[in-house]
Amino acid sequence: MAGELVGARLICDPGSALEVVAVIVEVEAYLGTSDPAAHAAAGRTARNCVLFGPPGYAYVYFIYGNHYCLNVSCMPAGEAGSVLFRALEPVLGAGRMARNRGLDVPPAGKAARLLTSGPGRLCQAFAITRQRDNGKDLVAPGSGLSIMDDGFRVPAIAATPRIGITKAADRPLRYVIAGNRFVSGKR
DNA sequence: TTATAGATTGCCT
DNA sequence: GGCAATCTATAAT
Repeated sequence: MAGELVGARLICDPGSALEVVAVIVEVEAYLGTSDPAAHAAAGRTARNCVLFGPPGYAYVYFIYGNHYCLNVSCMPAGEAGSVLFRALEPVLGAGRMARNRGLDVPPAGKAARLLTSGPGRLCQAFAITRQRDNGKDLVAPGSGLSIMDDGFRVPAIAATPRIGITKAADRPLRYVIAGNRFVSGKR
């Protein structure tokens, strides 16, 4: 299920000087055409066609005129289930993430979460854009952007209602590492 | 063709 | 706590 991605790592440009690594600490599941909150609910369009393809591919979309969000398709071709990445915890390359977000140095202490806490922020930290990353294979190494599950089992994953949506907002499809300070939202 | 809502963030008071 | 920024898809003229 979607919660298995929590605790895995998101890696950009491995092996290069630009390498950036972060642990996935918060995701949300979108169930496809049967989920009124999902982009796929209205059927296949030019924007969301990646969702209907094979699993493991990046679906990047632009929202509110300002922000990108990163999903990964997770259902067989023809079905549109996906997982939205909502927050990461930096492991390597925090300085580069900060620069991608227009900062000279990574924020420290309490403000550290500003780097990757939130779907728009994490995309900016990884310099993810629709043009560059939409449709990328996140499972195959060498694509420049990939998910690596190192097998680490997170001790406590909590399921909560999804955030920022107006339809079907009561379903507990958001998975977070309990107590992790990079999880988005208050506190 | 024009209008409006949206899986957000950051800067304003 | 409120609102502007301004891309994409869909609904309404």
